[in-house]
Amino acid sequence: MSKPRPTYAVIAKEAGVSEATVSRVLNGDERVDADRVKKVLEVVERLGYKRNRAATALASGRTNLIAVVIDDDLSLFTDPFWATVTSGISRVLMENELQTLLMVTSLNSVDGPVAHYLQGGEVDGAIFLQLHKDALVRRLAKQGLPLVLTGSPHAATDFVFVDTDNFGGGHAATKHLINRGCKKVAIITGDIETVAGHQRLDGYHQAYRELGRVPAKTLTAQGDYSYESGKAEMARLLDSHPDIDGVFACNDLMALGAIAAIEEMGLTVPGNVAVVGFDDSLVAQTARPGLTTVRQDIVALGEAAAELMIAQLRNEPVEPRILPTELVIRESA
Amino acid sequence: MSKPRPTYAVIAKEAGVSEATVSRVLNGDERVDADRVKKVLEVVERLGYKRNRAATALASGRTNLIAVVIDDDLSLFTDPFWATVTSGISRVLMENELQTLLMVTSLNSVDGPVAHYLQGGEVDGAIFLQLHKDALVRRLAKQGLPLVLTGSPHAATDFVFVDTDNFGGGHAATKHLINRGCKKVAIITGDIETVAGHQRLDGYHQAYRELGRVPAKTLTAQGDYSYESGKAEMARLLDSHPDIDGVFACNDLMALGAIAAIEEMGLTVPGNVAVVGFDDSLVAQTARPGLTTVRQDIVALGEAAAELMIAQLRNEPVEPRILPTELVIRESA
DNA sequence: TGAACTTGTGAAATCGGTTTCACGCCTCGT
DNA sequence: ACGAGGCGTGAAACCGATTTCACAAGTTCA
Repeated sequence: MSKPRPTYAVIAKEAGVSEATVSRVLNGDERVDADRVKKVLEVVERLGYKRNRAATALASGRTNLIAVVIDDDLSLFTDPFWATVTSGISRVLMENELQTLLMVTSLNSVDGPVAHYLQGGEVDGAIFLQLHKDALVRRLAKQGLPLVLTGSPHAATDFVFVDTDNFGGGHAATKHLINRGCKKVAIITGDIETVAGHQRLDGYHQAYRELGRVPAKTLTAQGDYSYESGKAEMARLLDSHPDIDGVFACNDLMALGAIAAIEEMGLTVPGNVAVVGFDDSLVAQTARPGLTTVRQDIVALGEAAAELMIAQLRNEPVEPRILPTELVIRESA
Repeated sequence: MSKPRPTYAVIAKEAGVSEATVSRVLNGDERVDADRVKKVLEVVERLGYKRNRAATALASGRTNLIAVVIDDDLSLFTDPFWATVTSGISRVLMENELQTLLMVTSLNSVDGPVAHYLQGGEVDGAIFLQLHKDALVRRLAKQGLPLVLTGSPHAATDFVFVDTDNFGGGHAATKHLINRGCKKVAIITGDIETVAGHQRLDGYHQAYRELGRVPAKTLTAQGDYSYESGKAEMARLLDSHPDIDGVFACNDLMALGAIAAIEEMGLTVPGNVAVVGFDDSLVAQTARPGLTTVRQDIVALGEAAAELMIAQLRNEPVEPRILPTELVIRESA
């Protein structure tokens, strides 16, 4: 039923030129006679010709495929955050004639199938939605595979990455609490092993420092980004410091947990304790009271990642990109 | 730095056989001498050989790529639901040596770039995360491209699809409300243009019917799956029927909106009005009061979709798959 | 025992592009 | 006016697999 797709042979014959010329035209080679270019394009248009990806990849060595890799160990992809990032990536890549190869997988080994796959030249580049497994990333970088990481790398490296301004966000959140009159502001951190987690904590410290104060160590509780941990840590904080009047939870989920704990103790938000979250995720928008939180532009994060990838493919100079955050003020603080 | 990957030529020479034989071994052709098989495999192992995907695709016509297509018009991919489905798909495909090509795009035209792409034989199959654009799907099906749809198709067609048991879920939700003593159960539907939306409504009707009753038409409010619509519709319902004591909202977001409306009127949940949602999404789990809701196994949905795709590629017979739901009882009903 | 099949194998064609190379033609400098 | 250099072009090699086809060797059956 479906007629076979035309090939260069057909185009060439139809346009009265050689296949080499067709290739040149389609690849934007400058030095082809204008008339021939026109003729070829006309035929291409008329026949609805589309390049065969496999053949192109085989001959040129470029696949037009960009891998988007996410570590499945923590079932991270289920987190709307990464899905949103991915949608941003995908859109930009597609606009640039690149395809998004999604790899949701456990990266537990430098020699796993994914590692092999990426090393095998099956993709033109890879965007990592996380920075686990430094070893793998480093190895791929050494092999010259264009890489973009989302999230700041641990050490100072020359990896290309995009990230939200976690420090600035943490700072803004804390500053806001202080400005609205909070005297004793606690923080519930996420995983401070991650750079993002640590940067938010640093922002919190910085805000205090600007006041010429240093927050008590005991005002820092460590959660794990889950609702439950937010609730538990908040309860513990209030136990030891009943006079806490503000808390910065390093993500929205923990903020909601904190609010639950506060209210269960018979206190009100923001009356007794003001709460600020981070992310401005869906839950923040639907929670009651409305959650004041630090918004990061997640789609933009993905778009930036894709743009950095494209720049690398074009051999343009690239620099890491830090995206600004925005404080969204609702009822909780 | 990186040594070039070995090719058949190398393997063949090293193993003392022809390239054809190498191909046969690697493709599991039965009729090759056992010793030669062993020898080839040994060399392959030793050299860490990996097939070149582009070359394979070009020669065989199979790309090992499965497109996962999602309509971006409604920025659906941002909805954690689809991301979760996708992760299920990706994992299963990967286990079967297939790659996931993610296409987040607007499907507004049967002749758009995506359409061309899919028609061009660049992928071995496509999984649609939605059922917009029947025309495109139908066209692709006619061309013989293996297809799997998530969500039931509008009309009775012979498309292969996977879906949650929306009818059963709606029925269970309503039944639960009735069983706990609710006399007047309302429903806030989502988009009833979609099959899923309609099926949930049908389940609601069925539960009533089993009681020998028919719900008043005015007990059916139509929302659009948003928090706001849930809130607005609930307010309207209570306005006209102050004696409503139960409501089935067709997704969690609307359920939360409904709860907000109920509480704003000075009523309590579930004291005055019991509320059941649908999805068991993250917001349901973190909401207060805990939301009773119909859980669908979203990852399983994706896995089923991938399995159906794989079955088709193997020319095995396939039938649509309807996944069961489970009522998760929390505080709201 | 000989004709008629199997079976395992390698040489070579093929998939659909890209890229090198050599050639003819034209322009330019002297 | 003549050689050098540049430019546009097509023939052909090439990318790395798969697959067809022909052939030799081994089986089966009459």
